[in-house]
Amino acid sequence: MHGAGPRRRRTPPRRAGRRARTLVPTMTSARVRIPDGWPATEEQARAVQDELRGRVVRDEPGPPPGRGHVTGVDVAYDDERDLVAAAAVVLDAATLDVVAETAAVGRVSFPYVPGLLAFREIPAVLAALDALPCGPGLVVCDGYGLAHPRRFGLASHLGVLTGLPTAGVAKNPFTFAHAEPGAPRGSSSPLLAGDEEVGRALRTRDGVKPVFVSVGHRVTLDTACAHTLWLTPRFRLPETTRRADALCRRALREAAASGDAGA
DNA sequence: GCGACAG
DNA sequence: ATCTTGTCGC
Repeated sequence: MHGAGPRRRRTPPRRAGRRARTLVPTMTSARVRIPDGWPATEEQARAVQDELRGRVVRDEPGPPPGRGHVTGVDVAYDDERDLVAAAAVVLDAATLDVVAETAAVGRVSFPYVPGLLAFREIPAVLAALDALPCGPGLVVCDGYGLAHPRRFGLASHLGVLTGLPTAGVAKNPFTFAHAEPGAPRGSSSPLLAGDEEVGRALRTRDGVKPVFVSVGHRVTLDTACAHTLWLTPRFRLPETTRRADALCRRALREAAASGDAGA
């Protein structure tokens, strides 16, 4: 479950007339472990994608936005020192307050290759998710799911490996085509691979560059977009992504500063 | 063959 | 992703 890192959990004193609430979210840390049989070559990696693609579930609507938990995951790198840090931040979907967060540090397991991002990010993300003290609910990834050359991006892959509902929210359109969505927040246009809709360009702030949403596992595109809008009351990127990004960067800095190779 | 290409 | 200072704006 959790690794050798520090573990802290605090609960504030219960006060009469006020609902008990965790004021200081749980913070755990973990070590990245590269799964047995993790592909070593691009050819092997593509074969894994082709094999796992059929296990994606796309006929479930997914959890409704605004209730339960929503979790953001993200990864940061220091290729010079062969360091990787992943973060998982669980939010209360109703308030967007942080409920729990974990960081995992380790060694880089795969180079960045367009179309094979999952093999670089997933070992670290799995370690972070495993260390969470609570259920993550929908997991929002920084990248794509269905919108992928072989229709099996990071979010799809993570969903299949964990069984959790997942969605991808990317900052760039990758190789896909899209029309410019209308200017108001909430406007969207299809993200197209030929004539196939693989995702949606979704405007989360008036007049600001859209984000690119695609389905991962056990959610529909409509549900994924509804969550994305719910998670962007103020900024272009979902709060889940923003929180996870900040945490994995901090974890990476601290690991580099302490010379912690994480393995 | 060449360029583009989530993070 | 990451390299990087100041700067404009809420």
